[in-house]
Amino acid sequence: MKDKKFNIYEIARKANVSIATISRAINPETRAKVAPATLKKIDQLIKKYGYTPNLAAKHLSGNVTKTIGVVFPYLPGIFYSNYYNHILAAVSDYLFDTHYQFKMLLLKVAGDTWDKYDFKVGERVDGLLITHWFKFFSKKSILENMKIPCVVLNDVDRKIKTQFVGVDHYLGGQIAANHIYSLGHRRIAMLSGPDWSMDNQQRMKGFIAFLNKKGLRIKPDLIVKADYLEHMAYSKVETLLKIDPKITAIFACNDQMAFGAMSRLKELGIASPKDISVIGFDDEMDAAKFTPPLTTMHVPIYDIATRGTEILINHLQSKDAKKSLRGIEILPVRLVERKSTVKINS
Amino acid sequence: MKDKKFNIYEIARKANVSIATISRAINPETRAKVAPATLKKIDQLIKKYGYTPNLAAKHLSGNVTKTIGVVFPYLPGIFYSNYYNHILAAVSDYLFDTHYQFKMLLLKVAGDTWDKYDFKVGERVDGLLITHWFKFFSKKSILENMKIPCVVLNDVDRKIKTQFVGVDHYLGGQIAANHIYSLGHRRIAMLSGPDWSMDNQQRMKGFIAFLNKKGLRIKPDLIVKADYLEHMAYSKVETLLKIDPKITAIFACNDQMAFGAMSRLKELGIASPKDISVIGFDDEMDAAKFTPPLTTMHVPIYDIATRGTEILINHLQSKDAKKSLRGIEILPVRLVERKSTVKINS
DNA sequence: CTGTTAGCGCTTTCAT
DNA sequence: ATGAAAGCGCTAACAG
Repeated sequence: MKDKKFNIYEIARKANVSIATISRAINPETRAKVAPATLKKIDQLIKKYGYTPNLAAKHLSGNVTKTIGVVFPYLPGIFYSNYYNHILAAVSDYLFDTHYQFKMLLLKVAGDTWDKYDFKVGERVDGLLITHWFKFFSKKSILENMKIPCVVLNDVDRKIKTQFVGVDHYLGGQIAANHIYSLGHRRIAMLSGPDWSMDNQQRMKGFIAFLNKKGLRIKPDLIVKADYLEHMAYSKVETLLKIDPKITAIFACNDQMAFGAMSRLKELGIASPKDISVIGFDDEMDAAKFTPPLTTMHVPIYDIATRGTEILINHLQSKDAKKSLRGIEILPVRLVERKSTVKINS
Repeated sequence: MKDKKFNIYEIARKANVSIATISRAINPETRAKVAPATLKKIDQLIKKYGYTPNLAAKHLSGNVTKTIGVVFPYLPGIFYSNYYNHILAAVSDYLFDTHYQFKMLLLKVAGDTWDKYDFKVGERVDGLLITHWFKFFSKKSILENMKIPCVVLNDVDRKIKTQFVGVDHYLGGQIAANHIYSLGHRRIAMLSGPDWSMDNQQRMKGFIAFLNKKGLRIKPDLIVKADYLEHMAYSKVETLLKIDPKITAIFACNDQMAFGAMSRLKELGIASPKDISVIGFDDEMDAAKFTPPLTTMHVPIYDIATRGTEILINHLQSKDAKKSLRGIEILPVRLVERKSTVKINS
């Protein structure tokens, strides 16, 4: 194996053309400017010698990386969560046919905020797909002043000038409430996620607002926090039951908590949905497999990520590639009725 | 926001030193060569102006990327699999405290092999963590002739000169067989994975070899292929039962197939483990949650990936960083006895 | 359609 | 301990 390295000069020499011509030939955008015959000759040489352009040089020279960053909070177990898997799957599926690559950017969030973060080594990407932005930015203005185009996934904040692709969690909360209310439930408990979670807040508010409109108020005691965690929900169920043994429905702000609650209910000999209906939020992959299959609000996270990627890539390929993006795109949330909710007293 | 860009020249000018000194100051390896006073001055400036070195330039100049690639086959749903999630988690956990980053390299495997693959854009990474190598390489020699250090995870092939970190699947197969045999089972069926899978082959061989040694042969009919797929196993169970309605145990070469088989068994009114014991392989996260909790062979994939990353990074930080790696490291497989296997007639 | 040339920002001898 | 200068491989005007 000769380890001679082939750079653009070598190929140019062998092809008897200048490096500029090689450069044109290897870049889709400029390829048309090269004569077909020349092109053919060059392509053969490239293939023959297995030449691949040096990315670092491309980046340095062209000031683009053809890479987008996907920003995740660095949380233990993040790779095991459905949410992130859907996003990764969507991004990589979308990018597969493009010339772009992606890079996962894991940010620690232990009190840190973006402004203090330097990506450890100064990552270079052309654009960013951001999840959980509220965890990273101390001030909203930071998001608005990013030097590269950003698309924020899932959460939407109309007050911030950037590009959002997400779902109306508030509306989702209302739909869930409507479902539960229509089934005749009046004694309802809620399992809420962590305070820092924007979507949790919205889901809660929507749910409560709907019931309020119906003249129904949930006792504050009956809203307990379980931080989106299955095991926490599991252990909070009894607390709930002690406060009001007669609740007939539980709204869990995510599926994980619904799973935890239902497991505990089962152990306590309380039949679900017969005695207590449970509705979740997210529609995770396990929701349908659960016993009983979980009624939940479907959040099309794969679609959200796909659309977000599409917006970002289209923008990066436009003339304004360096400018920031702005807009809001809302995808629908919908109720997926399965077996964990039933009419009261049925 | 002044968008003036700070490069090494700007900082050098402000600090009244040469760019060489800045360069030394910002690199851990050469930092000691700079006078403390100078260092202090430089650090302040860097902080003040928020300077971060341009990675592309570093890479181009230094011929390193401080990035390792994690090679995965591009299969639909890959991000939803436990296997890959464990690997990603391990790599990112390990790298978090280093100055390295990682990049997922998804290779299409539709008949393609590595030699035809150019990483689409000529990825530049300093080293590779490879999973499923057998899918990528038409000839073993390719693996041996990679120009950058590689570590192959999970599968081990003693004939190939490269670095492996994995598990002895053959041994695992034997242990599984021993367990089933010891429980008194003699009429055993097998659910096998796809032929291209090295670990599947090894697991099968080990299992069969053990039984053979005990003088027990499995009827070839009773070995059916379900390609590591849950739904395929689900649908093959009846075939199995038709061939021999009296089987008392099933060895599934991975947990997914075990899940599928048990689901179908349940539907058919066949109690597991009472009527038929089932043992899986992998010990996926769902294995413990299944009803009944699945007895299976635990493959420490997280540990494998962690160790593989460690080997690679250590090597990249050594003087031989450019040379290829060579060696074999075997981590233990062990039986995790849960509820899906019981003594025959118990 | 093709060639010349000037960077891109940093690392690395080689001097001093 | 620090500086000067030569690249690293490619892109992008600008000429022709």
